[in-house]
Amino acid sequence: MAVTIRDVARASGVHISTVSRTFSAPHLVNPETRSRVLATAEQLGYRPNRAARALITGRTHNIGLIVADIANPFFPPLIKAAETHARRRDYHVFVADTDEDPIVELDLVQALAKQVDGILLCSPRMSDDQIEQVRREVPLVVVNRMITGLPAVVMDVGHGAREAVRHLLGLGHRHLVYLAGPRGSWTNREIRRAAGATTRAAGADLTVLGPNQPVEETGAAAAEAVLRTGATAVLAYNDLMAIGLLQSLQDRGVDVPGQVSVVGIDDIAYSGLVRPRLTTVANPTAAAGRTAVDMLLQQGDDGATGQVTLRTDLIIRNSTGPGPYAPAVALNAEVAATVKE
Amino acid sequence: MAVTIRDVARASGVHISTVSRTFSAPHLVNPETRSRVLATAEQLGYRPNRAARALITGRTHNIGLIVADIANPFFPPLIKAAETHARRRDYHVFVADTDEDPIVELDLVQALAKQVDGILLCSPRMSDDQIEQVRREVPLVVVNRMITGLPAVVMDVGHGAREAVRHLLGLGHRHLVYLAGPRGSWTNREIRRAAGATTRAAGADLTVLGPNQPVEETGAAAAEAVLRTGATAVLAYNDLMAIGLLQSLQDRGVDVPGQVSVVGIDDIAYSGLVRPRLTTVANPTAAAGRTAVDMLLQQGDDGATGQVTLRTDLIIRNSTGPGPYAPAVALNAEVAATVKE
DNA sequence: CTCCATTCGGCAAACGTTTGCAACAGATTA
DNA sequence: TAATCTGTTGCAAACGTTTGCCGAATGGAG
Repeated sequence: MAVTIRDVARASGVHISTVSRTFSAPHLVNPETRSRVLATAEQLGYRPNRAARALITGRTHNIGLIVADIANPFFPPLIKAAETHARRRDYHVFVADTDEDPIVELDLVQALAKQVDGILLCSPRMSDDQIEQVRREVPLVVVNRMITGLPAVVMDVGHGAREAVRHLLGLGHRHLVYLAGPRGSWTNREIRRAAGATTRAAGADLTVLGPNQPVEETGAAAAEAVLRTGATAVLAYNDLMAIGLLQSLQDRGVDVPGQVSVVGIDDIAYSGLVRPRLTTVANPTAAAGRTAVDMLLQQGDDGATGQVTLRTDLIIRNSTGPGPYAPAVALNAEVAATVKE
Repeated sequence: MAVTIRDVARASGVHISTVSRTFSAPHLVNPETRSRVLATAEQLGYRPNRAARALITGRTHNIGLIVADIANPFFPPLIKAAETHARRRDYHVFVADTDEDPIVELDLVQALAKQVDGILLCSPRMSDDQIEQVRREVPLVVVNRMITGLPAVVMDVGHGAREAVRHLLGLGHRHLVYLAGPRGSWTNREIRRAAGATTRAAGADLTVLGPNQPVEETGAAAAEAVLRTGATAVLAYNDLMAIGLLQSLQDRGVDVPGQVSVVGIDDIAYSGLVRPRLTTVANPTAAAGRTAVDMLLQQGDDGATGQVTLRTDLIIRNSTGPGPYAPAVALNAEVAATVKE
C-alpha cells in the first residue's frame, strides 16, 4: 500500500541498502546513482518510515512537550517557539496537557518516554522525587523549576518579583498581598520567597493568600479576601489572576490603581489590553522554549547539564500607583514613569 | 538497555508471543499465566515499544493536529480539548504550527503523514486542490472548512455573522464595515458572504476592508481606514482584530460604542476582559476539537464522511450600541439587552 | 478407553529500515 | 607486474513487536 524503500530499489535497479544510504548517508553513494534513486523516489512519492528507522537507530526524532494547561496563555508562545525550533531541526513535537495534575503528569511522561528522544517538562507539578525517578527513563529538560543535576531553563522570576515589590514600596505601599499560585509550583515558591524577603527588609508587611489555581476565576474570587487584609497593593502569581482580581475589584467600585495597586507576572498578550493596563513582570517564554529544545537535543551529544537562567523585566503600566505613604518626590517620579506608558 | 518483551518472557518463563498476547489480546492467555507475566512486566518496568508495534500493525496510535497559529487564542482551547480527548482513547497528539503559511502547511502534512493514523487540519490555508491531494496520503478531518466529500467539523460562522449584522442593523446602523481575515480562510469567505447578503437585504451598506492577517496589530492599524469609510459599526474577522481596533479607536478619542460599534468573532477568553467588553460570536472550539477527534478515529472503521456543523451564538456585551438611525423602540429594547450583561 | 473439541502456548515470518561486512572494480603506488 | 587503496554496491542480520498456524494438553461425552 504505502511505497517503501523496496519499491524504490526495484524501480531504480539497485539494492535497498543503496536507497537507504541515499537518504541517510548520501556521501557513500555515487552521485549518479544517487540522483537516479532520488528521482524515482520523488516520482513514486516515497517517504521514509520513521517508525522503522526509530526501531533500528533508537532515535525517534520526536520530542514530548508537557505543560500544565495549554489554555493558560502563558504556554502557547512557549509551545509555538519550541515546536517551530524543533521542526527546524527535523523533530516533531508531542504536546500534552496535565490539567495541573501531578498524577496525570507522571503517567504522561511514562507513556511518552518510549516514543520520544526526550521530554520538555514545563512548570511541572510533580515532586522532585518523582522527576528524579522518571529522568532515568527518558532525557528531560525542565522549564521553570530548579533541580540540582537536572538540565533546566528557568525565568528569573525571583528577580522580577523583587523588582515588582521594590516598585510598590517605592510608590509608598507598606502592606502588600501576595496572591499565591498552585501548590507544587517552583515559580510560586520563588516569588513568595523573593517577595517576602524584600518586604521584610523594608520593614513592610506581606500577607500571602493561597495556594490557588492559577486562573482568572480565583483571582476574581480573591478580591474580598484582599480587601479584608487592608493591603493597598497586590502581587499576583500570574497575569490571569491579576486580571481577574482587577476586574472583580472594579466591579466592587474599588479604584485601581487609586485605592489598590495590582501587579501581575508573565506579561501575556492581554495584560496590555485590559484597562487599566496591567503592570507586570515580562517572562521571555519564547526564548525559554527555544533554549529548552536546544538543551534537550544537545543532551545526547555530551552529558552537559546546564541550568540556564533567563532575565525577566518589570513592565510598568497603569495598574500601579501611589500608596498611602508615598513620598512627594518619589511620587512624582513614579507618576511620571507611569504616565509615560 | 531498554526492557523488551523478550526480557519479560525470559523472566517469566514463557514465549515472547505469550507476553505479546498478554498485552494485545489478554483473553487468549490463561488468567494465571497472564497475571504472572503482568507482575514481572510491572517489576521490570516494561513498556511496549510503540514504534515496533506500529511497524507491524500499521497503526501508530498517534494523530497530528495542525493549526495556523498556536499563539492565536482561538486555538489553545481546541488543542487542549482535542489532546485530552485523544489521550483518553490512547492516542498521542503531534501539534504543529504553520504560521499561516500554506506551503509550510503542505510540508507539515506530508512530513507527519507516515507517522500518524490521521491528521486534524484546523482552519487550513491550503487550496482545496492541495487538500484533495494530501487526503490520499493520510486520513484527514478538517475544521472550519467545507470541502465536498471530506469529513469536516465547521462552526456555523455564517449564522453567527448574520446574527451579528442583524443586531447592528436593529440598533440603527446603516453603514457597516467588515474587517476581513486572511486570504485562503473558508471562515473568512463565509462571514463575508453572510454579512454581505444580510446587509444588502436590509438595504444597508457594507464596506469590506482586507484581507488582513488575523492579529491584533492589523485591527489596530485598520482604525484609520475604518473611520474614513464613515461607517458606524464594524464586524471583525475575529476577536483579536476587534480588540486591536477597539483599543486603537479609543486611543484616537473615538467612543465605543458611542460613535462606533464593534463586534468580534470567536469569544476568546479575553473578549470579556477588555473594556468595553466585546460583543462577539461565540464559537464552540472545545466541542469542535473533541468532535474532530472522534470523526478521525471512527474514519478507520467505516468510510463514513460526515460534515458536522456546530452552532454559534451571538453574545451581546458592551461594545455595541445604538446607531444613527436607531428607532426609539428598538433602541430601548437593545439598550436593555446590552445593559443586562 | 477412545474420540473430539477446546484452550493454551510455541514457532517463525513479517513490518521497513539501518549498518557492519564483504566483494568487486578501477586507480595508484612501489 | 603485483600489491594496495579507494569508492561503490550488495548481502544479511538486527531492531521489538504481532499474528497465522500448529501441536500439546486437558476434559467431557460416548
